[in-house]
Amino acid sequence: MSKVSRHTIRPRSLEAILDAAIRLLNADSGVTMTEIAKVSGVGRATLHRHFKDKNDLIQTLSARCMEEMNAAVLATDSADKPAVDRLYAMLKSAIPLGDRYAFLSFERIEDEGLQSAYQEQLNWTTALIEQLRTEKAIAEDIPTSWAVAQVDQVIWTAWTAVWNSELTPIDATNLALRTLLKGLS
Amino acid sequence: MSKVSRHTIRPRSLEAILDAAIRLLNADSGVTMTEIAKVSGVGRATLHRHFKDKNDLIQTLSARCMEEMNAAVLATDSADKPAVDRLYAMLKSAIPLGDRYAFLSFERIEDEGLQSAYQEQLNWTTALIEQLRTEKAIAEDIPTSWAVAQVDQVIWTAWTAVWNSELTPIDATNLALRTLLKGLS
DNA sequence: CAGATATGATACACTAATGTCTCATATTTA
DNA sequence: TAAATATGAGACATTAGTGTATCATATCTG
Repeated sequence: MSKVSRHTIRPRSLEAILDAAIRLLNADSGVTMTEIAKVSGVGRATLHRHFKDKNDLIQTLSARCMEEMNAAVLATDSADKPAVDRLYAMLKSAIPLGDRYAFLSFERIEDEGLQSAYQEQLNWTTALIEQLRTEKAIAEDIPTSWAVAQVDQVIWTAWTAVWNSELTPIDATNLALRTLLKGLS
Repeated sequence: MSKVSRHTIRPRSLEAILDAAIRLLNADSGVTMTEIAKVSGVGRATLHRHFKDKNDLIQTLSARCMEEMNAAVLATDSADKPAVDRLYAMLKSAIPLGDRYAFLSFERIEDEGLQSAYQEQLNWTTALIEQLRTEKAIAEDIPTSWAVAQVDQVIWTAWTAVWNSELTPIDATNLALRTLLKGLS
């Protein structure tokens, strides 16, 4: 959130805005500031007081979601566990958050800080893949970039299945783990 | 394309427009009609003469892409082949078309005709999954919807890898097949 | 070549959304 | 409670994009 105003935003306003924005953006990436203000129950002026423009709002939102995701994943992670356990724990944390970060897939990330936050997530996954590799859980001739992409995609697939009420979160998570491990073995 | 004008669009104009539109839409779903006209080298008036609005353009485009995809897949398909061969042939046809239909993932399909065209594709894939199942190529306890979703997603992943120059189209296709068959077995 | 017609350029009206400002009111904070 | 301050409502100017109409020019078609 850039400094557009000398005012300090009130926590409830901020939460209301980000909450509405995340829901609306997931439904339609072209949603307007006016619509976000209306749905969040906050004055349109307040929105413009604290966010330079929609891009600024999206950046704030993206940063929050990435932090949230990182926190959720790291909370259940420990480097000394077997890689398969770490992968499972990660899936269990990440899949339920799908509805909060789905919109990120559709947004172009320009901000430098966000770029590096995303890179960090990528590095984490890459390291996990390497650990899986040393533990012989994935085949030698599978490129790491392919494995990383599969992990990202399967999270999305699992979340979508949950969202469509085709699977429970638990079933989706188990299928995701199984599909990944077998698929990459 | 809806009838907005008594004029008949010239083939080169149409191709230029659809070509530009497909590229621009893949880069940014919020692209404007003005921008599409500029890039396609066609007068803005011509665009509005033949397409009621952006939605109309997108529908025309979507229909074309789906037909193109269907044609490409069906051209190499024959029902009497083993399911694994059919899957491989499909991947080989579909993955290179990624850059032409990527934008579809971001567009909301409202049109009835398009809905049913998409449903048809889904049905085709579902039937293929069922054939894979009877041939014991995929495990009994894998839900069909999960398998179908995996097929869709792996095409996307493969295309992305090609687009990022991480893999050749052939390598991506082989990895896609292998990841699918192992992952769902 | 000659008639028919699609096109590009331009002008115009219209709309939706943005961003700024002011001021009375509500909320926080000390 | 009283001062400080964030907010909502509304007015306003500005902009970007849309959609239509006109007309001279370019391009097809017979």
